[in-house]
Formats: sequence, structure tokens, C-alpha cells
Amino acid sequence: MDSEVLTVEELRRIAVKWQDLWERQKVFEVSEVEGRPNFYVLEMFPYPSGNMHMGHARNYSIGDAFARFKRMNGFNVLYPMGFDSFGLPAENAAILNNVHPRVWTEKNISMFKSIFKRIGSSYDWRREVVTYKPEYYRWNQWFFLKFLEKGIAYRRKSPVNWCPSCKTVLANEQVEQGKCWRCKSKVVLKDLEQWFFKITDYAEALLEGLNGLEWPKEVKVMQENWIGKSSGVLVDFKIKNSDDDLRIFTTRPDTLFGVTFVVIAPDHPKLLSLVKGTKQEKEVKEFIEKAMHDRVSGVLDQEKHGVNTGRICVNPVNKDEIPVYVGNFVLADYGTGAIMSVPAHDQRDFEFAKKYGIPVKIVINPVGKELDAETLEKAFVDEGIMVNSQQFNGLKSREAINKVSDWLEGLKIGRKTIEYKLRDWLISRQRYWGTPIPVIYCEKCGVVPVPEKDLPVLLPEDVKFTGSGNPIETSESFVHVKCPQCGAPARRETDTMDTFVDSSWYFLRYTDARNQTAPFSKSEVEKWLPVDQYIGGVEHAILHLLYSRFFTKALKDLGLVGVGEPFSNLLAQGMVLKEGSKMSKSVGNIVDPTEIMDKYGPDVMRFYLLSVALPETELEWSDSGIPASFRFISRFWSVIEAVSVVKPSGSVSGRGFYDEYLASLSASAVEEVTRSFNDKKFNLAVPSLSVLIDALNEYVDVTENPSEEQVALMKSVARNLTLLLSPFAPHVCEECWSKLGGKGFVSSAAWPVAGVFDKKPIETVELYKKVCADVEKIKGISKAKISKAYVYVIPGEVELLKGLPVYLKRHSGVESFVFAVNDSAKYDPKGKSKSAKPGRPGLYLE
RNA sequence: GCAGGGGUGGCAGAGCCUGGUCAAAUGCGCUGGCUUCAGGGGUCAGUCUCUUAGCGAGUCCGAGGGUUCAAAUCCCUCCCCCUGCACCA
Repeated sequence: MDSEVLTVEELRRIAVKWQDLWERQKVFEVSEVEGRPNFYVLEMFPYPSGNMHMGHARNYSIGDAFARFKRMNGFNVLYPMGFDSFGLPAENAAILNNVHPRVWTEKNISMFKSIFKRIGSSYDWRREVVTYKPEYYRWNQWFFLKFLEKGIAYRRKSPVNWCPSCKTVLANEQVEQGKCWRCKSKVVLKDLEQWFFKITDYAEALLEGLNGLEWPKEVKVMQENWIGKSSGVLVDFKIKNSDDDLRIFTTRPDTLFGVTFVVIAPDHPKLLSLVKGTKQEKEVKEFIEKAMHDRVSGVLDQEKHGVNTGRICVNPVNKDEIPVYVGNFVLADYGTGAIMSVPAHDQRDFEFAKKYGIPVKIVINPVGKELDAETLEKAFVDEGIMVNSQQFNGLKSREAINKVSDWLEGLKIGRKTIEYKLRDWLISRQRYWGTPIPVIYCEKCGVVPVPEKDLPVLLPEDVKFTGSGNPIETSESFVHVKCPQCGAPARRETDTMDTFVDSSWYFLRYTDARNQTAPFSKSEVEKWLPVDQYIGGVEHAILHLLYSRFFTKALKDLGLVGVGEPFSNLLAQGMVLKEGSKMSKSVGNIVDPTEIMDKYGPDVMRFYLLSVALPETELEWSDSGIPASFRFISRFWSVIEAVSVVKPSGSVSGRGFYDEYLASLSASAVEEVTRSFNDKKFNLAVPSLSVLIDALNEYVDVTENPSEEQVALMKSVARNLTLLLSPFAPHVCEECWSKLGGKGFVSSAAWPVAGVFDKKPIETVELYKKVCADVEKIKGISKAKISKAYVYVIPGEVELLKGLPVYLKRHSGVESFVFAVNDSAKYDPKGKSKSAKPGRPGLYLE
């Protein structure tokens, strides 16, 4: 069978041939066949900048294989693609090369599209969505107006994160460790009037919604932490010699009796009036200045500093008079901006108290122990027994949390509340290449929304890209407009939207991508949403995935969609690494997918990317893996070649052992591969395919003068093989499919069903007896001594076991086979049958 | 610090949820045989240790304990690695 050897040239030729045929015959246009279930497979759409890298290629290989699998399994599959094409890189390229961002973007898009075709992606391009086009972004504007009406969009002045290098503001989610998510420069604070989306209104819904999602745990946990819900109480501390209160938030009301000081944030609104006219005023002001300066300049100061304000407040529960400090570690925008400090039971408070000589008061003791405030070395933060807490003494601290809260509420000195870390989504960007925010500022009328009929507000063309400031502001025609309400001269908003707005609903647009009168029709969305399988990198765990969930919920509240969650199932694919680190230009370890395809064609690369690791784990690129994948494909090819030319020449009828063996391997390969696709563990499909290729190969070799029945068997196994491999390597499989006389395209053929070959079950008891007898006969030992038995028999004897769930493998050539069987259900030495389950092979005796 | 995920044979990477077909899939690498094979192809075998012609025995899945007739798989403790959030009261 060494006749036709597959060459890489042949492989490339085949790929082009079938790509053209698919396109011409519109094989992948979404068909909506009555009675078939709908299935939506989606990869995160790319931002087309520069080259397509291996991570992209992996992403699309995974999605495409899965979409093909679903299609072959009789689903109507929606599998679209588009381009996230607004954003800073285009604008920067424009500044650098003096071309319009659109030109740069279009060039990249067409390059990406040609690579998608080369990969063999089965997208339906009729539904392409491109975010920089007015027919798309006008709906961003439309949604904005709806949000404005509903109060979901609003404008306020606030200190915002400013990236000095991108010259724009960033949302909280886009600041990573004090640095810009895109360019990694240090973020500073700036006070600006900005537009926000009220994502905080959805904090609870976003948290609850996570429960129903089939998402990787780590992503859910990340979102959960980001939303950061905690429940506690608000308590007012009276300020001595004043009518005012200081309100604090705590999650540990059980420690309320142990408060020895209060700390407020440097930017707390009450701070200045508290110290006004006191002798501490100067010191406090200096402290505020330094603390705010540190914060603005991004100093991440681990050291806790503070200053005593000289003011005293009163603990409402025990009338203790305690000092008020200002501290650099207290945040003004979380809780109330002021905290009660319990040094005995909070490590941060403990450190602060030690530093400034503030007393420590113990109110919780560990069970069976008594703490001493004088000698305490660190805060005791665990659960314990309450002391020094009046009527709560003796209670377990955890139980006391609720009891104290209730008591505080009863006395009206406290109120239960829930706090979130989530902040509103800042969407204003001082950049050109984005969706213009559709509002106009009029001196008389204030903020005036652009009337719906005037949408879209198009990006101006008469702008200069100088590299400083927002280019839109250079467009006179854009900025100077008439107020839509009073007609007076007015100024148009020059901020554009965060591009994450674009990607927050594109998956809805795919369902109805050419709609001219609405972003989508509700009924089309109903048909497909939620996305049944979403695939993308974990780096979007918070940003894109949280915004999209918020958007979907907001649109639901507006009555525009019926679903509350956009993505029911998420696969977070792992990175592609080389030599242990991410491929990057600076490290110089890039492997370009197009180069691989230039040499080996798409099938080898796809097969490699899918077979070498689980989709969600990191993939360590290995150069020797590509030739290995080529060898696999080529082994497959030659066996198909061989089968396709075999003619019946013998007349023996009935099936022998080899026939059954092959048939059973084929059936179990179908089972394995199907399972691996359903579990999205594509790499686990490979071993069984490999075994089947070898077995078929040998079968063809060994079978001299095959009967008609045997030839039929070979062909049927070969067809199964081709079907099973086709999501990995669709082009070669099309070619093989036609060689084998398959009808139509393998891409639209039906997935094989396991169990097409009859299995004749034999009673396990009978088998058990047989095996024991064999063991005794062959090994000459008593069955009582066997703890685990592998039985070696000659092929003829295996007849007896055929069709059973036995494990059968070739061992040392053709003569013997090893199989292990078990009857563990019968094994139950101590009457505990929990682990003894039927169907588990292996023979276990004492 | 808090939270999540991991540590498997020379390497990559399954298996762990649901304990027994596990000396542990598959691929790479390595060794040897075969193939009219001129070094990159195909194919077969071997590749923890000892040993056999073949059977076999021992040890083994980060370390140490435990549960069990039986543990890579379950439980506990410890060590190490990765990722995310970072002063959220």
C-alpha cells in the first residue's frame, strides 16, 4: 500500500479545489430547515490589526470544527463572522502613515478574510458584521438614545482614569494594575465630564445570571469578584461638638463594640469641614494633598498612613469616644468613604493602630482561649466567642453578625445594606475612530439628544490626524451645529464611544445582519439566541463578557430582546505558546499561520492545533508536531486510496474474527469521536482515529481475495473514518469522500451513528465462567488466587466474547489478543457495593 | 493578602468528577528491525527497574499521611507553579 503517497503539493491543491467548490455551491449558507433544531456557534470576532496570529488560527479551528460537527449532526447552524473594527490601532496607524483609519482597516479586513478562506472556515458571509460601518454604528447611537431616555446613560463629572499615552479616558475594567489595558502606560486620575452607562443597576442581575451559565469556573469567579458584592450595615457615629454624623459601612457588625477609632478617606466630602478652623487643619490638608497626589500619580503605596483630625466621635452602641483619623487606605467611592476600625479583629486596622499608638480592644475570643490586648501580635480575624459586647457576650461571632444588625436596625442606629465594587461603565473616549456620541450641547437647552431621524451621526471626513488631541475637534462642520430644539448655534459632542460598546451586541446583529430599519428583529434574535457555543480567550473574562451581559439585560428591559443572557456556553481557549512564552514580535518567537499553510495547506495546521492539546489549555507550539500531523493525514490518505481501489474477488461469506474486530473498532471510534466533540475535547478523538486507520490498513493488507461483504465493510469503515475526520481536515476529507463514492459534500453529510454493527450480548455469568475456565486452563492456577486477570486466547476463542463490552487489544502480533473482562457487580466482599459497579471490565477475585 | 487553576513517564499531553480494562491513551524524541530505503518517506517492535524465548516480579503519577479488598483517581496536611483581583472595610 505504498503506491500513492500524499504530497504537500497535492494537499494544497485539494484545499483550493474544495474551497472554491464550497463557495460556488454555497455549502455553508445557513439553512433553516423546518424541524431541525437551531444552533449558534460563535467565535469572538477579531480586531483586524496586522497579521493573523496562531492564537486566532486556533480559535477559528476550534469553532469551525465544532460548527461542522453540529451541522453534520442535523442542526441548523448559525456560524457567522465579522470585524471589530473601530479602535485605537487604526487611528495610530493613520497618524503614523498619514492614511485614513478606514483605509488601514479595510486593508486588514480583506487580508483577514482571505486567510479565513484559506483556513477552510465555514462561515456564512452573508451575515458579516463590520462595526466601523455607519449601518452598524448608527444602532450604537440609537441604543445610546434609548439608554438616555431610560436613564441608563448619563453624564457626570468625576475623577476618571486617564491614559496619557492613548490620550483618552478608560473604564475601570480597562485599568490593569494601575496601567492601561492596551498600551500599559501608567493611568492617572483626571476630573472630567463624561458619559457613563449605569451598569451598577444590573449588579445583582449580573451576579445572579452567572448561576445558569455553562462557563468555565474561573471566568465566573472573576466576574463575581469584579462585581464584588458584600452585605453589611451602615452605622452613624455622632460627631462630638457637632450636629453632624459620620456614616460608616461595615461587614463585621459583630466587632462594633471593639471599635477604637474611625478613619475617613482623604477625599471624603465632609473632611474639610470637619477640620476647618482647628489646629489640625494644616496638617490634614497637607496629608490630603500628598495622599491624592500619590493616588493620581499611580503610586501604589502599601504602607498605611494617617493623621488624627482631632475630632472625636461616639460609638452609638457603647458611647465610647473615639478619634477620627484620615487615612490613605480608605477609598471615598466604596461604602461610605469612612470606616470603623477594630484593630483587634482586622489586620489593616491592627497595623494602623500599632503605628499610631491607638488602643486595641478585644471583643471576640477564640474558642477556649482568651486574648490579651497588650500582647496581641496580629489581629484575630476568625470566628470566635463574643466578649465585652453587652448582651451579645457568649454568642458565636458569625451568628452575632445578623443579631447585631437586627438590633441596630431596631434601635434605628444602623441599616442593613449591600455594597458592590462594580462601578458604572465610562464610555466616553476622546478619539476619532469610534461611534460619535449623538448629543448636542446648547447654551440654552443644555444637553440635547440628536433626534432619531438624524441618525446616524456620521464621522467627519475633514479631520487632521496630528497625534495630539481628539482629531474630531479639528472638524468645523462636525462641531458647529444648530441646536435641534431651539435652533441656536450649538456644539456637538466630540467624544466617541468605547469600542466595547460595538462588541456588546454584535452577536445579536448576526441574526439579522442586513436589517435597514432596526438593529435586528426580535423574532430573529429569538430564533438563535442565546449563543449556544461561544469561543474566545480568557483575556475577555471581564471586559467584553461582562459588558455584553449587561447590554443584553438592558436591551431586554427595553423590550428589544427576550433573552437575558447572551452566551449560554463559553469555551475559553488557551493561548498558543512557543518556548514557554506567548508568541510576540519582541521575543521573536512568532509562527505565522499563513507560512504553515503555504507549506502544508490548512488541514495539517487545523489538525495539529486541535489534536495537540485540550482547547482550554495552553498549547505549546512544537515544530516537529506539524510534520507529525502531516504524517497522520497522509496515513489516512493512503488507506483511503487503498480501499477505494479494492475490488471483490473472493466468495467467502459470513464474518470472521477480523471482520468483527474491524467493525467493532469502527463503532468505538464513532463513539469516541462523537463524545470528544460533545465534550469539546477534540484532541481525545485522535487516538481512536489513529487506531482505526492502522486497523483498516492492516485489514486491507491481510485480506486476500476479499468477498463482497468484506469490501463493503472496508468501504463503510473508510467512509466512517472520513466523516469523523472531516471537522478536523475538511479539504482532504472532501477529496476522500468523493474517492469513496460518497454523495455530495462530506461537509453536509450525516454524522455516523455508533452501533451500526450488531453486537451480540452474552450473559456476563457465562463469560465469567468461560474466563475462569480459560484462566485455569491456560495458566494452570486456581481462580481463587487471581486478583486481576488478563486472558490470552487465540482468535478463534474470542468469538465467544464478541460484542461484549470487553477491552480488546492486539498484543504481540496477530496470534494473541488480550482482553480483560470483569464482573465486578458480583464482587462485593463486605456487602458494600458502592464501588462495585457493573460494566467495569477487569476480573477481580480474592 | 484574597480568590481560581495546576503539579502524571525524556518532552508535550490524556486519565482524576463516576476508585478496579493503568506501567498509565496519543503524539514527539530516542533505539533497533523491515522496506530495491542513496539521511528527511513508509512500516514493525522496544523505550520505569529487574528478569524471561514468551510468561513474570518490583517500584511508580509533587511530598507525607489516611480511607478501601483495591488509589494517579476519594479525604487530610505540606511543598511548589501559574492566572486573576489588588488597601473594597
